[in-house]
Amino acid sequence: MTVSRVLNGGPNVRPQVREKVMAAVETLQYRVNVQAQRLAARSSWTLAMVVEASHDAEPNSFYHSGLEIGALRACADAGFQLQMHPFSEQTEGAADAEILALATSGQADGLVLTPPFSDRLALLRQLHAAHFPVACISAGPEARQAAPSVRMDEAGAGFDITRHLLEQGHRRFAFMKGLHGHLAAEERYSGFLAALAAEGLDESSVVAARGDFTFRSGAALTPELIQAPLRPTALICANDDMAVGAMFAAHRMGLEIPAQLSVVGFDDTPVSAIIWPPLTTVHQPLKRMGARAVELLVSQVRKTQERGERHEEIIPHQLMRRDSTAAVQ
Amino acid sequence: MTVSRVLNGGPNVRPQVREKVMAAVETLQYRVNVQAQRLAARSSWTLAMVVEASHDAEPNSFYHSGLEIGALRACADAGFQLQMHPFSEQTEGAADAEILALATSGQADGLVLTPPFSDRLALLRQLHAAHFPVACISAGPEARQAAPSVRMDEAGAGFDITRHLLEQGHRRFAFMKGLHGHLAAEERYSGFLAALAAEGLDESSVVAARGDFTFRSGAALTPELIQAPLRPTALICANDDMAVGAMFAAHRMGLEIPAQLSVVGFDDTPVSAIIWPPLTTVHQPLKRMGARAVELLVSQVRKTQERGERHEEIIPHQLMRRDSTAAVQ
DNA sequence: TTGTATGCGTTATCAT
DNA sequence: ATGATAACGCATACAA
Repeated sequence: MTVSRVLNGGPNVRPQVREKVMAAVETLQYRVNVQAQRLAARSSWTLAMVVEASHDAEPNSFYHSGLEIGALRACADAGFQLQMHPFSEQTEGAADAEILALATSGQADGLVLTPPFSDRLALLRQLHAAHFPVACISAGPEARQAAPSVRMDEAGAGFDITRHLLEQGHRRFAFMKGLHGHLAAEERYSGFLAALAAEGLDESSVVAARGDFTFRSGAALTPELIQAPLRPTALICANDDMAVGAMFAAHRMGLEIPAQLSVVGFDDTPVSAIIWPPLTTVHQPLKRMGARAVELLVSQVRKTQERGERHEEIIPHQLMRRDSTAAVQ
Repeated sequence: MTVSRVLNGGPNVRPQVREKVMAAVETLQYRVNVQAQRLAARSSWTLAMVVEASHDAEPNSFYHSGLEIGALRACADAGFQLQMHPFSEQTEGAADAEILALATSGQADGLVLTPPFSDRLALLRQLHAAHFPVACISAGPEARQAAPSVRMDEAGAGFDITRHLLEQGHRRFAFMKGLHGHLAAEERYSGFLAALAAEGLDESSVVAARGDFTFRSGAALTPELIQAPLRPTALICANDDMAVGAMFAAHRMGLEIPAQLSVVGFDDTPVSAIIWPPLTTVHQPLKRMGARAVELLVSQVRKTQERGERHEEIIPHQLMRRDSTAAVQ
């Protein structure tokens, strides 16, 4: 018991005894057993981050590892461990049961949910009913009512980048959306429409298509968007990967960027600064989002009583003006 | 006890009783407590992957998440958990003590070491002395003697890509090395020299410089390499990021790639296929490397007696011929 | 200030 | 085939 007190910095230990204990610890190379600590404390000091392992092969390595790095740092600061849990979603909602099982298994004290799982209302309700701490990343409007969440202002980001294009004289737009069910990405489109509306424009100035966030889909959808009767002068893609695909396809079609077509994306992935021309985009602060989600979770875990209070946190985004956009000719 | 037998699929349980137990489990929503299992079993069923968190900011998200994804999959298959443990290395060897502490803490049953930690001989010795299971990723020649390891044939990769350039008529080379201490990357240079030697060439046909694996350093070093008295016609970079930086700098200098300069890299990162022109490089099978490392570890953990047997596994690499290389004019 | 008894939830071992 | 006992290693509650 005294050893426990010494090692945990407990009160009421004579300095003399403390020394002796520390000496013995050193001599015997004694190390506390984490498993026993956890059993006794009824706490695992572990958080789990739930991510989507996309059907085909690659998870979104940049997106997920940005969140993970931020989360890892925050966990280290708080004395927690982090486990990544990829779930692939074959049939709608099939992963929900597995995620719930993860929560009830006692392996983790809290869950960071990332898209698209951060929008599973049924799952959020079950976790809430189980009194299990949750923090959502980039959740949509409804899920934000149901659980603490961290996100950037997606609609604001859509608004800002559209303003940038409007200021350069663009009036006819193509918009490449992402997958259904990623509500955060959908809000980028709402912000886009809001900026248009503020300028007296509506969806009749827009030709839209839906991709799946991949380079491949960006390249595939670009010809039909660009050649639409509307003749858009600016193409807005719901993420950078699709924007890079779009630029690739545009090059292949012999289009000059930005002279003949302005292209923008969202996220500020590493490629966006490296390709030619460098892509105008919105920086998404992934590391801070991951870190804040963990901090929210840690505070929930620590003071069990205050669980369930709705906390909605918005991390500032930043417009990255680069060279893939120019004034309309 | 009977419940335990039922839930673990133990023998000697009457079907009737099994049914009753399962029914009760369902009714009571009973879940086994993982912490108690771990304490009793003296095993955490958890592996840790040790990665470098680079001094400045970004860890190498593509490299590490490739390994992580592979490792996660293998862990899931084996019923293990994975924890990522980033260590930043301010002073040489300072992280070693922390890594050793991680091993002796009982948090994990085994360690996957990634560069540069997979080359820390002193650390490997200590872990071996502690009888702690380890698997190294891309370890150098010495470390491979000290612990089970997984890697691609770095020297072979360097050889192959150099052959590709030699076949296109190149005879004067620039080589951009990576950081000291990353021995695997250093072997790429050895393979390069071996291919040269096979053609009767030596280091007098080479101008070399040392970068730090980043896009930035690739761009910074390129002018001095290209303008060297040797007038190289081909530039070999120890990884793709530097190669992309080199192409960026070459473009800025008005050089046509591949007409005036062939550029190659290593790794086959996502950018390499996306930039213009697509980069010739060597595909590094990160996911399989991560997965195999975990499998090695799991087999060590399971049969404790056979620990320490030297196992050296080489995963096949693949030359990706793309458009950044051409026959010398 | 220090130490003792007890419980955390499981499983190995040994009885029945 | 089933159950009782003990032990895993720590920390809480309480006694001294």
